[in-house]
Amino acid sequence: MISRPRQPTMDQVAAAAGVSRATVSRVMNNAASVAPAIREAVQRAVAETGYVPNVAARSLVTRRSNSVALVISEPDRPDDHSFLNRIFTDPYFGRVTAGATSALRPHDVHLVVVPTDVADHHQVVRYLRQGHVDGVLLISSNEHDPLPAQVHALGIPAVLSSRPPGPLPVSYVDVDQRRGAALAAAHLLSRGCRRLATINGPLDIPAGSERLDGFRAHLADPGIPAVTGNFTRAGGEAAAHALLDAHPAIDGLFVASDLMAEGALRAVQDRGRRVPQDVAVVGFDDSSAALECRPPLTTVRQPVEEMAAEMAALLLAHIDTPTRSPRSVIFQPTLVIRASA
Amino acid sequence: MISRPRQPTMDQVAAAAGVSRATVSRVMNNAASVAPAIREAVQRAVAETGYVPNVAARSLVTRRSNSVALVISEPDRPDDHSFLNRIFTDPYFGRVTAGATSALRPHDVHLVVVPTDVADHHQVVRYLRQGHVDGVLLISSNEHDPLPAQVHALGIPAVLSSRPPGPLPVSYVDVDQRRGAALAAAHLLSRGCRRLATINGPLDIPAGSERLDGFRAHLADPGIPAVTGNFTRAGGEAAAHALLDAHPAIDGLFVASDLMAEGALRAVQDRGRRVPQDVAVVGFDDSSAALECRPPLTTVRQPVEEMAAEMAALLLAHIDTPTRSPRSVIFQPTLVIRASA
DNA sequence: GGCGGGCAAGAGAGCGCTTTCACGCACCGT
DNA sequence: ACGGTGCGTGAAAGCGCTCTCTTGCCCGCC
Repeated sequence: MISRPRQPTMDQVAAAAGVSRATVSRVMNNAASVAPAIREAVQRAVAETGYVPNVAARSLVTRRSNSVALVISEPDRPDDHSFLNRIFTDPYFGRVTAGATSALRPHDVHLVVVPTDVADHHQVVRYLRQGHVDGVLLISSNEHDPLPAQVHALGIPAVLSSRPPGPLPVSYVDVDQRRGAALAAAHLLSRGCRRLATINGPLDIPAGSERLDGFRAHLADPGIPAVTGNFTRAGGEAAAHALLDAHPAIDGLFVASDLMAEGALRAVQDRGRRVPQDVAVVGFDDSSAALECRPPLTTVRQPVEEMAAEMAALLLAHIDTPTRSPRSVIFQPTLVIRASA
Repeated sequence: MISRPRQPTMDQVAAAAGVSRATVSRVMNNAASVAPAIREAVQRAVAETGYVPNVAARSLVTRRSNSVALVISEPDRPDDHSFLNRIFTDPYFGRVTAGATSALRPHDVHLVVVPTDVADHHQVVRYLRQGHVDGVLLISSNEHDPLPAQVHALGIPAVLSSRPPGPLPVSYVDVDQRRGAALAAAHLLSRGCRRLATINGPLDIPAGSERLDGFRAHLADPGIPAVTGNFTRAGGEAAAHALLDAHPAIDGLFVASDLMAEGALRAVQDRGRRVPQDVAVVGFDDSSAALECRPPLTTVRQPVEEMAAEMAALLLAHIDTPTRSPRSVIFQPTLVIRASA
């Protein structure tokens, strides 16, 4: 391994400026009082030598890496081929990444994306313990995912993307799922729909079960027809077909994610039924998929980017103040009315 | 800043195993000869103490971070609001991330996603110089992007996602853009289309200009109607409308990206023309968007994941052997025939 | 004029690891 | 029996930085 020319070190800068290493350090970190003349001399030396602090050395002593991990934990589902593909194909994760990045950026904190499935949780744990990152943004939808508990046990600051399973004292950010579903139900009713049904997400995911509950609760009708999809387009399409087979007279449909709604829209239309005239459809998320649908999808908006930014902000606070007590921030969803309902 | 209990250090493991730090190090790195009995003792001690090497300390001495950056450089275009959104919304980048991740993972190398626009190139340069990463996967489409040259000047191993601007001696991976466009042209001709047109990408991007060139070259008709889109869905829709206004009789359309093709499909159909009966449409990429179109899109397949994996492999090779000479790997595109043409 | 106070800068001790070098021991050949 | 060879292990020197502690200095005050 032949080495390219090494970066200048603090010693060289110190020598060039005629000061000690400590002073250079102080200047670099805007710390404490440094005489203006000396500060300038150091800055000049830094500029001349092209000095850039070495992060490994710095974080060895500060025990800070100035980066956080975005761990995306996808449960292994039998119908997955590649969880990587699944993750990077779902627009949701892109929005999360964008939101978190923009909140972290002003603090000069970097994001390391760590996708994982159940099979390699131990790898993730090892990664975290190695000190690569100062904290974790944990996106985990599955209620039985052991990762949140494992991360919490590590004692490393973490913020979850939804209510943690069990009584884990961890900060999290979530949207009021039930209320979102209720908004959808109310809207369908107000349009005059009377034979409602829903395509819900997997019930082992809070976002799945809570949206279903919220929908049913608002209608005060626990017997409302419901079929479970898997939060994919294809799943939504299949679920809609199943639903229409069993209940051909449906005139209003709440689909628990836009991606599934896109598939459902297709299924409904393939059966020759018009949207929204024959069947009104409401989605959930307000993802980019909602706009790509024909007709554009009426949907429950979840401010994903904002939520991710809030997660990042919470995490930074926990990193700065490890004793800070956990808190949860619940965002209120809003209804975005487009052509589908 | 109160500290959580520190991770055990190598000294503690050494003490527990009754050996020296050096020996623990040798065991951890599978290095050199260690007597089997001692090796076992060390491993036992590691297990007992729950020892995990500290990466900062390690990389301080090895000058290796075991992670690489995926720098996604988006030129600031006037029509962008948020480049982050743009990046994370395009399925292309997700595929790249997935491909790179899967190639890096077996080597225990991590990916740091670094989105950037022209405005903060200097930030990226600083990031790289700080030694955060051992190398860079650079996704930069714009021909005039100065970043590739800057990164190269840094002397840090890098692999580009397309032919570098100018004569930069840097490894890159690309798809044979011209040939892909020719495949599309040939297919449209063979279907009997005679009044062809194309929606091309921005001409300052090689993927934009080369696809246009390839299309024209195959048809041996430099006057073929062409409108420039911006590689977004909306851009494709607008471009298709413009094209149909100017040339209502078009019966075959090559669109330089699936995302644009999706928009174009919509535009064509909104004008009451059937696809493929009235207008055949061929896209480029074979992204997930191609399957979501109605009808599903015939498209030129670019094996993005494989290409990203190859980029990662090349990069690892360059990191291991800094003297390795640059090379380029060109993938051949294939035509995926679906209903749209 | 001497002394204490306060502030600015330097000296130096690590942070946790890798790696060179030296050392000790067993074993071989002569 | 003795030096040479080679292997396995330990000692110790850093890697580049931060930060405490100490020193030096200037100023003001009695």
